[in-house]
Amino acid sequence: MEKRATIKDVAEAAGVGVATVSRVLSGGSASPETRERVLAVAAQLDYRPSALGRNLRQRRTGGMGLLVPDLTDTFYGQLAEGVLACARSAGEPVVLGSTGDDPEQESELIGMLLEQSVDRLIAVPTGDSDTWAPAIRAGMTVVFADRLPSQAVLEDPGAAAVGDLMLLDGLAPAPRARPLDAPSVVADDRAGIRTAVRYLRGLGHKRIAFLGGPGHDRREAAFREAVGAPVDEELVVFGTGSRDSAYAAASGLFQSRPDLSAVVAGGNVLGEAAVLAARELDLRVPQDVSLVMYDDVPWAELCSPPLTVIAQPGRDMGYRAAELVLRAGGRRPRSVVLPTELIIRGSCGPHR
Amino acid sequence: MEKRATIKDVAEAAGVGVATVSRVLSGGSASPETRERVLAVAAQLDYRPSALGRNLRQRRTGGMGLLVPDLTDTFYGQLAEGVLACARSAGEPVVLGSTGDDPEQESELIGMLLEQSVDRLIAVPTGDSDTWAPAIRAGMTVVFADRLPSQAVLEDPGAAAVGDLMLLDGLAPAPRARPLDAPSVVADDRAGIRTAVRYLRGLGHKRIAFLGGPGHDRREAAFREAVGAPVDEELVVFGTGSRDSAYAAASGLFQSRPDLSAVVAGGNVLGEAAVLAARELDLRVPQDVSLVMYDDVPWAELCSPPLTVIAQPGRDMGYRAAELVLRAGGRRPRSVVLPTELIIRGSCGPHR
DNA sequence: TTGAAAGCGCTAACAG
DNA sequence: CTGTTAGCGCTTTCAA
Repeated sequence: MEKRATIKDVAEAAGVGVATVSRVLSGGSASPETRERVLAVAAQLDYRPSALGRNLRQRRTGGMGLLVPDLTDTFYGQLAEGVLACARSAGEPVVLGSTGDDPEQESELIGMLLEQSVDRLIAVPTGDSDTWAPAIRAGMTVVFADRLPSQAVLEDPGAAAVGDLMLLDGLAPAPRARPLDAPSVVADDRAGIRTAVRYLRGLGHKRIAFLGGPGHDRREAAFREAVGAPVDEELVVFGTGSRDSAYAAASGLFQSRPDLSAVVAGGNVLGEAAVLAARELDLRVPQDVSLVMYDDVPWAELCSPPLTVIAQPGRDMGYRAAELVLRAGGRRPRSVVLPTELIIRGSCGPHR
Repeated sequence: MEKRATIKDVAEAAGVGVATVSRVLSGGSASPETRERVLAVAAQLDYRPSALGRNLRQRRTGGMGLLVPDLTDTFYGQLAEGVLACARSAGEPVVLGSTGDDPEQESELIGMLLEQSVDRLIAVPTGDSDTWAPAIRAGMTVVFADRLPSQAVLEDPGAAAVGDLMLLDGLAPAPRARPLDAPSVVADDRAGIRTAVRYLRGLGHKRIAFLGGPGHDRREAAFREAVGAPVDEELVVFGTGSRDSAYAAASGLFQSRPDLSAVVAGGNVLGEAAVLAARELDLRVPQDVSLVMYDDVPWAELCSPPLTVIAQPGRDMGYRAAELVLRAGGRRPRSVVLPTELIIRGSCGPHR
C-alpha cells in the first residue's frame, strides 16, 4: 500500500515547478529538454495523475454514466458492450447502474451520479419526464438509448402513434410542459414492427397479438398503426419486466385467446416467455402459432425452430450513444435512428 | 446548468461554519437545534455533498471497479447484476470495464481504475499474476470472481485439495515469485465437473470431450481428474473466447473425433457453439451426442432438447464478491466457494 | 458544541 | 518557456 507519487513529487525530482509538469503531461508547451526530463522522471516514479484532483479542479468527472434496466437481458448486454467500447477508446471510465425498470431506483441512481459529478449519462429510461427533468436541469448531458421517457412521447397527440420525437418539434407550436430535449439513439421501431406485421399478414395471419414489456410503448404504437384501425385490445398485453411476469403475460394471452395465430414479442425476454408458455400449453411453433421477436440474440438461433426476429443493432446503439454524449461539446447533437432488419428463420408459418 | 450548492453555501445560509455542516451531515455531534437548522437549509438548497471533494480529501474513491470479460455472456450479466445489487444497497458507485478476455485491455483498465483512485475491485481475471501484481501492490483491494489469475493458483499448497494446478505447487517448495493473495469467490468447479462426468459415465459414455474457453483451466483440470488417468488429448479443446472461435473449436472437435459420444462445455458460450456445430453436422442431441454445459442461463431451457447444465449461482457470486470487497476493512477476508448443481434436462442420453 | 484553518492533487491564471 | 499562487469542495485536527 505505497502512496502514489503526486505531481509535486515529480516536480521536485525533475527540478521544475508543478505547473510545468502539468503542462508537459497535458501536451502544453515546454522546451524539449524540460519535457524530456519531466517525462523521464514521471515514468521513473511511475507517476499517474490523479483523476480526483483534476476532476475537483475542473468541477466535473471525465467519465459517463450508463443506466440500463437489466444486464441479464442480452440486448442490454450488447448495448453496454457498445458503450464500453467507445468509452475505452476515449479512455473514459463508465459508471454503471441497473434500474430493474423501476423509476424509483432510476431516480436514486441519477442522484448517485449527480453526487459523483458524473455529468454525462447514457440511459435506457424507465421513468417519465418528471424523473428526468432534475438530471437535465442539473446540467447533465443525457442521451437516451433504445427508448424515450414516456411523457416525452405523449406530449403531442398527433405524433404519439409515430413515436418519433423529431416530427413532433415541427408540429407542436406550443408544448404545454416543455419536455426534455435530449438526443437519443433508438431503433426504427416503427419500420421494424411494420415489416414484421406485414410479413405475418402475408402469411395469412389475421389475429396477431403484441406482447410487450416496460418501455415498449413506441413498439406498441407502431403495432397498432401497422395492424390498422380496430385493434383487438385483448391481443395487446404487457408484462412488467421480470421474466415471471413476462411468462404470465404470455401464458395468459395464449389461454384467453386460443384463436390468435401469431404474436410479436416486443423484446427478447418476452420472446423467451412466449416460447416457454407456448410449449407449456402444447402449442407448436409455427404450426399452431407463429412468433416474431424483437432483438436478435445469439440464442434465437438455438431454439427450434430458430426464431424469426426483428434485429436491432444493440452494440452500435451503445457505441453511437456514447459518441453522442462525448461529442456533446457544442450544440445539441441530433438524434439517431438505427435501422432494424427482419431476419426470417423458422418460427413463422402460414396461417393454418 | 445551474451550479450546485456547496457546503459553504449551506454554512452561510445556516449561519454556521462549514465544519458544522460537515459534521451534521455525517452524523457527528451537534446541538439539536443546530442540526435541525442545517438540515433544513440543506434540504431547502437541495444540497448534495460532492463526492469529488470528499474523495480527494480522503484520497480514495468510495466505489468499486468491476471487470468482466464480456457482458454479452449471460453469465457475466448475472454476475454484474449481483455486484450492482450489493453496491446499490451500500450506496456505492460501480465503475465497469469489459476486458474481452484480453490481458492487455485488462491491464489498461486496471490503470484507468488506478487513475480514478478506485481502490476496490472485483474482477473475473484474464491475465496472470504479472498483470495483477501492480494493482495489488498499488494497494487495491481486489476480489476475484468466477476464476483466478492463472499463476496465482500456484500459491497455496494446502489448498491443493481443489485439485488442479495446485498439485504442481506441492512439488515446488520454493515459490519464486510470491504470488497474489487476494480473496475470491468461485464456484466449486471440481465438484460440478465431477458430477457431470459421473452422470455421463453412468449413462454409458466412454469418450467424453471437454470444450473450454479462456479461464477454464480449473474446469479443465477438474475434467482431467474426473475422467481419470490417460486423458485423450484430442478430446480436450479450447476456444479463445469469441463466439466464432468457440464454434470453430466445437466444430473441429466433432469432425476430428466422430467417435466421441458426449461433451462437457466449460461455459454457456461454448455450449451454444456446441449446439450450433452439432446441428450443422447433423448430429442429433442427445441421440448422437450428449451435452452438458456450464452455466444455467435462461435460454438453456429453450433449446430442444432443453440443455442439461451445471448451474452456478452467478448473481450470488457477484453479490458475495461485492460484500467481500466492501468488508475488506480489517483482516483479509477468506475466500468463498459456491456450490454448483447438475440440472438434468434433456440433452443427455444413454450411450448408443 | 463549534469555527478557523490546513490541505488532498490538480489546473489555470498571472507574472517573470 | 516557466514558476508561483489560488483555489475546486470537502474532512479533520485544533482551539476556543
